[in-house]
Amino acid sequence: MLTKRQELILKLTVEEYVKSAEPVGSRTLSNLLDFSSATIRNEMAELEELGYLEKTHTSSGRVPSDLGYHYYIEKILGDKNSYADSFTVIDELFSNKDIKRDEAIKQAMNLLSQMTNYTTIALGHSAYGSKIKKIELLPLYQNVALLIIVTNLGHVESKNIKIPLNTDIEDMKRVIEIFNDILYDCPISKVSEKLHYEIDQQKIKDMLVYNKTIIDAFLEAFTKFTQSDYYLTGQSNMLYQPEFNDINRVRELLSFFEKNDIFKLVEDTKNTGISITIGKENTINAMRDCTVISVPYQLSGTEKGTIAIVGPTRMEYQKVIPLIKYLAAHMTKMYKE
Amino acid sequence: MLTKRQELILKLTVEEYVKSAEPVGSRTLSNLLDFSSATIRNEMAELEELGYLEKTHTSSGRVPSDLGYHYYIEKILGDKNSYADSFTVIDELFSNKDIKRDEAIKQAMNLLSQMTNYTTIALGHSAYGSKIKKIELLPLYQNVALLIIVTNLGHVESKNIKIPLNTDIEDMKRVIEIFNDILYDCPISKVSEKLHYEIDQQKIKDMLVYNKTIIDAFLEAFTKFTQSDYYLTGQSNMLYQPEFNDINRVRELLSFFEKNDIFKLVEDTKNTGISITIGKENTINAMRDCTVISVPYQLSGTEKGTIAIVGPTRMEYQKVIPLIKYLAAHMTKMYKE
DNA sequence: GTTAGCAATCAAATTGATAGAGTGCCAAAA
DNA sequence: TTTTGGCACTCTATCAATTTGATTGCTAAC
Repeated sequence: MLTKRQELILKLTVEEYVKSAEPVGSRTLSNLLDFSSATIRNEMAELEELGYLEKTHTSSGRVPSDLGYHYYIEKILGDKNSYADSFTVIDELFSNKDIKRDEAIKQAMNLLSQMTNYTTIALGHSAYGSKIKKIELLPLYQNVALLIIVTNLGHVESKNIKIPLNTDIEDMKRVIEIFNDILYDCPISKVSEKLHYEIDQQKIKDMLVYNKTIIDAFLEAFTKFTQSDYYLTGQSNMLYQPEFNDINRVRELLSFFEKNDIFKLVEDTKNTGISITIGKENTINAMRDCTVISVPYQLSGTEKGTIAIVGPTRMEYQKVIPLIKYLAAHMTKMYKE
Repeated sequence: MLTKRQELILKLTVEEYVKSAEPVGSRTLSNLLDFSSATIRNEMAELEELGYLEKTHTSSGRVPSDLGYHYYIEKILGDKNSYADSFTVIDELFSNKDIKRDEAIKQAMNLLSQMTNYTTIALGHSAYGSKIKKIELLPLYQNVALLIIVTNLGHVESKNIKIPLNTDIEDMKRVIEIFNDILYDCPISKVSEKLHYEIDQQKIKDMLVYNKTIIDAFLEAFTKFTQSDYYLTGQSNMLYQPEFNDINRVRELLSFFEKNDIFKLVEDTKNTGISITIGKENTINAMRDCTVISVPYQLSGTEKGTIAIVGPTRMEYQKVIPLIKYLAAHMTKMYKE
């Protein structure tokens, strides 16, 4: 257990380091506190032994360790984390109901990225929780038709289908009719199951015999709905942090962002609450000096999405945590309405 | 006019520099040619006076100037530029007709980026040249409906519409019917014009009186079709070029990519053939050490798109130029079929 | 026209000296 | 028992001086 004074010193060390990006020495803190630098040195030595602080070399000031940041966030900030001023910019954004949900999420992420100067990620099965509203087949040219699927939340997916020669377009339309009958109001997550069940019934089985193409196209268009989707913004913000003065760090990090491995950052946190992964706790090596904060939000009755923010470990936690929580809460609220 | 030997020296200077990224000295070239370094020094001095070569400082080797690159590309590579081996990977990509045009373009750009290790851009009004195929209105919940517009090439755009209280949904559907009548087969580029003309006619005017919302939503969904769209890939490739060892260059360049100013790079070249902008010819400062090669392709009967590749001025022109031309040609061909 | 040779130039790497920020620890003060 | 002043020590960062090496331009000889 840390003494009050140790907590205070840890707190100030974190906050000074966040501000200056330079290791914090005993002298600096003694200017902020009514103790001599020697006293503070003793305390810092203790904090180092306990694993909350680190030195970059034998005669440098101290820097918070990953553990130190955790202590700072959980024990020192503690309840303040959930205290959220109303962020009027965010309120305004969500009060405009005219925009589609996907669009609103993108805008929210842009905002978050601007307000914090870090990189933000939104991920979620964008249409996973919605239900089939309508399926339609529209002939385009001689042997190509467009399959359109609409969900109750206004998602639209489409896919070009090549029509085999000698196919009667009316036959295909009949298949679509049947699909509509069967799948209307069916949750995206259940489509595959339902379809396989119905295929065993006679009515649809007959159709399938001479109309396999459409089933395939249908299932393929479907994968798009279930595909996890993500939105990443503010990548270049990170470049301006002094920890990325090293070109190789930048290369590593940006190459990581460009690969589609973003999911690895957050996927295991989907069902818990806010999750804060600091420094080397990230399994991705390029992220060893970064903190990832992710918060789930309700995307539909059954499914959650996640928003996350990526910054240097030396992050303004005090500002970021309430902000991202507030945002996630509003996104959940949006679903409920 | 350059002598044969001068051309040869310029050619080798460019090619060595492209390979090594280091200024090329007379000694290096004398190993490749049967002349002493002194002779080559004399020739290089001459080439420098003519503006084709530059020194980075008084006792450095030489580096091609922007003009030097142009001479290399236009006079020395010359016809070789248009000679294109068949690139089987590209052929394969385009032989799969099952994928949508937009998707094919994205894949082609990814491929180009991988093959060259530079950054690629595709831009074009993605639906500009197509025609209206169908307009549909689908009620989603109490006071929200989804407007769907489909074009003959399979583009789909949708927009949520908030329905004013006391609006009869049947009325709205009737408006959509009229829209379908009027706009069927109308090119996207003509929609606005046609709509304004028809609004003067009595039939539609009556409708509009009590149904302004839908017109607005309609026009807004339309802007999406006409909005220029772009696809950028391989940004991080550039980082591995030695000219971007300087972190500030990287910041400048990536911030530029993240802004939506990509159009500025290529917009004035839309109607000419291949365009190669080298170094300081680029009006964007962040691009002063980059070359942008852009090639138009036929997107529809009336409209052209552009694909472009961005790399360091020290670019493998010999490889890139035939490749991008081949690709643009195939994309045009795809439209014709 | 070509080349060998040489002085001059400049960047880049190496070295050495110095200042400065910080620590650890001990003995004295509170 | 806790706090503090003081001092030796450690390590980095910086700057100037020096060296090294690549390359040029020029000139005289081939």
